[in-house]
Amino acid sequence: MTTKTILVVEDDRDIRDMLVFALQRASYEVVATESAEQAQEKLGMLLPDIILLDWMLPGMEGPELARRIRQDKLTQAIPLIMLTARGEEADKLRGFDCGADDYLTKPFSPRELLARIKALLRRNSVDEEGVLSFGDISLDMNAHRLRVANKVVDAGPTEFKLLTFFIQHPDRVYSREQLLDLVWGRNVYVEERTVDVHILRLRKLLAPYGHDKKVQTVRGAGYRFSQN
Amino acid sequence: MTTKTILVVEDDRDIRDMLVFALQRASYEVVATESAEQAQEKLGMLLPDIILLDWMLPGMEGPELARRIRQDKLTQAIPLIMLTARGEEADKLRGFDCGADDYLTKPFSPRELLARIKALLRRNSVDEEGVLSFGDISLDMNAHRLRVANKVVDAGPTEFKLLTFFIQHPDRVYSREQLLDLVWGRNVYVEERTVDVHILRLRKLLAPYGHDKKVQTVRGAGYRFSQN
DNA sequence: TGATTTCGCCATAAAACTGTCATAAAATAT
DNA sequence: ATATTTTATGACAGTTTTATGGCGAAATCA
Repeated sequence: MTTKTILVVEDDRDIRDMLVFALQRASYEVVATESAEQAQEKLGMLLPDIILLDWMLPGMEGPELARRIRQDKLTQAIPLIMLTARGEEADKLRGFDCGADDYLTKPFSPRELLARIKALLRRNSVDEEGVLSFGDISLDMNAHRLRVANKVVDAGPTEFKLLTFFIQHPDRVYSREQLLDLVWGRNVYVEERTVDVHILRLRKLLAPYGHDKKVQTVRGAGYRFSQN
Repeated sequence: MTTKTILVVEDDRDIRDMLVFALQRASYEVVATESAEQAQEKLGMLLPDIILLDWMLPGMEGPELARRIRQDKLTQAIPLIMLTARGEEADKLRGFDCGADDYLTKPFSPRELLARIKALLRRNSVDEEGVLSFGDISLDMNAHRLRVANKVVDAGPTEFKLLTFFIQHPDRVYSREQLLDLVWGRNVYVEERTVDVHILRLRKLLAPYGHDKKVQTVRGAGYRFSQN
């Protein structure tokens, strides 16, 4: 495997240096920038595997840059971790809102940062041919078709999206609220319990192949998709 | 299978070299040219299996050359990938407009390029005699006649074009909007629902042979043509 | 020009999905 | 062991999305 590149966007010099140091020691290739503009410039030249983005930046703010990154076809799929000083739920939601994949509240330990990065890097994504797979489950995003063990499985739109999301974000619990935001889309008023129903439907689709056990319930927290 | 030949038309030497290198390593036969004129010359001598064409060229621009390639009976059917510097939707549309089959935005990885090429080569295309076939369905582009299981089937112009498109682009969902753009032609104002009607008509044509099931509805997304 | 086709669109029927509930189960707490 | 909280499920009724038959208009053919 080639070494992964991480783009850091952080205006505070101390924090930036700390990040660069920690990441390089973990043998990542690091590209550090101190403003959104500088970051965009770099993005025109290379496509990092992960982007670490400070919430508050001089000039263009982090969320705004995040949005732009998500709009550009090329950078759309790059995992993005937002760094923020405050740990308010509201901000956290807005963070996910503008496309962040994860969220770290300062101060954080390098240890935690590296863990999150690792998690995002092992995240599954669609390959060049538009296929997303997880074991013998494969989602053809172009044909918009789900196959399990090479057999076509009919999935409704919601189950398709839900499974797509889960496969792209395995090994992590998502609350019903988060799932509604991330899969259904924000500003959609749907009862939280509805998630349960779609989870059930998804499990039913996967059950014939024994994969229903991959959709796991985490009591009191939400659901998680994971091997096992 | 004989080795495939790829015609590259790119004026930037670095990129051209990169392309040639990547393609040759993937064991394609490569013919590199650096201008539209040179490319036309080559096309007079050989018929490549794929053409990679830079959007911006000195002298005649890429789109113009593409148009000419499409006008020439001999080269009409050759899959063409347009290479462009920036990924603006507007350009993309114009690209398809002038006959490009696919579209790659620089910078792109050789990996991605190869994936696209593979996809295009896999695609069904019209043979030397102007016949496009898929199983026992065959479309004679010259006589403009559809045959299924060796029987002539009367298809209206639109159904003929629609089926042609589908056979050339199988296993992929196209929205009604895309179908209107790609089959009816851009700048044609037609109600989206009209697509449904022609899909129905096409299915009726194929039904006697059981092929109507190949024209599949993907709820919420559009239609797909596929074996199965 | 008259006869035929083919088209695009509309109204209606038919499907496919969805979101909620009510109730049963399961997991935790007391 | 029993009460309480949380999740799983089956049923259902509302919505949204598609399928279809029919029709006048436009295009094409004779």
